[in-house]
Amino acid sequence: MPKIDQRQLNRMATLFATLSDPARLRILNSLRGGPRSVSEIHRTCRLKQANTSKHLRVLREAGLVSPQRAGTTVHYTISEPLIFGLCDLACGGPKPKGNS
Amino acid sequence: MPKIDQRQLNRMATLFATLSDPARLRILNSLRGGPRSVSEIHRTCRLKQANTSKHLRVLREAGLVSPQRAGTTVHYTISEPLIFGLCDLACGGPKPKGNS
DNA sequence: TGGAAATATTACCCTTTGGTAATAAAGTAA
DNA sequence: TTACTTTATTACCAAAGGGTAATATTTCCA
Repeated sequence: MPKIDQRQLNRMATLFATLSDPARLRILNSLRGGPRSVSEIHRTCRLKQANTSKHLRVLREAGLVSPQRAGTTVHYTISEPLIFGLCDLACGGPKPKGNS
Repeated sequence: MPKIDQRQLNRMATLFATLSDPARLRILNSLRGGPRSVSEIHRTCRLKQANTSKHLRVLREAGLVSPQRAGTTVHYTISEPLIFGLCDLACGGPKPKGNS
């Protein structure tokens, strides 16, 4: 049982909070195939443009994705491969309550 | 890139949301050493009793811990070992934004 | 310049969530 | 039963978070 300080716990909680929204998970999943522009994301993920931008900001500030401008468009890339491991693990997670 | 349906995404988001609170992470960490009673948890984690009970309920309904009565006391155990992997992975995660 | 396209931000509403005190419920023993 | 201990629930408040429309910003090109 490793000893964990409060700051580390807060960082972990923030990371999990960033991943706790279905829309953001969809965005991350769509980035698995490589960089995507904001409008590509907003179309394929069926999110409003403003909403997409807000979620991308959350992901960016958490250090999970990074933007790259090309003219007026911005391409986002996953900058923290760790996420794949987390999501793959979580895929095998528990079903919430009262399973057969 | 595995195909993921919406229900799976929601389950993942719920799991991450359950792990997105520092108090709950502290509780889970305190359970790494084995089952603990509610009052043990509430003392070692420095949480109010009612608050402890509420967090334990969230963890329980997410399927991460399970209770076991022994008289008036209730011992909680981690029922989803997967969590250890998730937390250990998250420990190596990114620092939120603007690090040295 | 002006205008168009892509992205970001703001203001607003509404829902959810965490913390707390007070109270209830469950179990045990006298 | 009554008293006591442990845990769960409730009601309340304040803060945070997501969705949206409107607006601002950035960039490029005619």
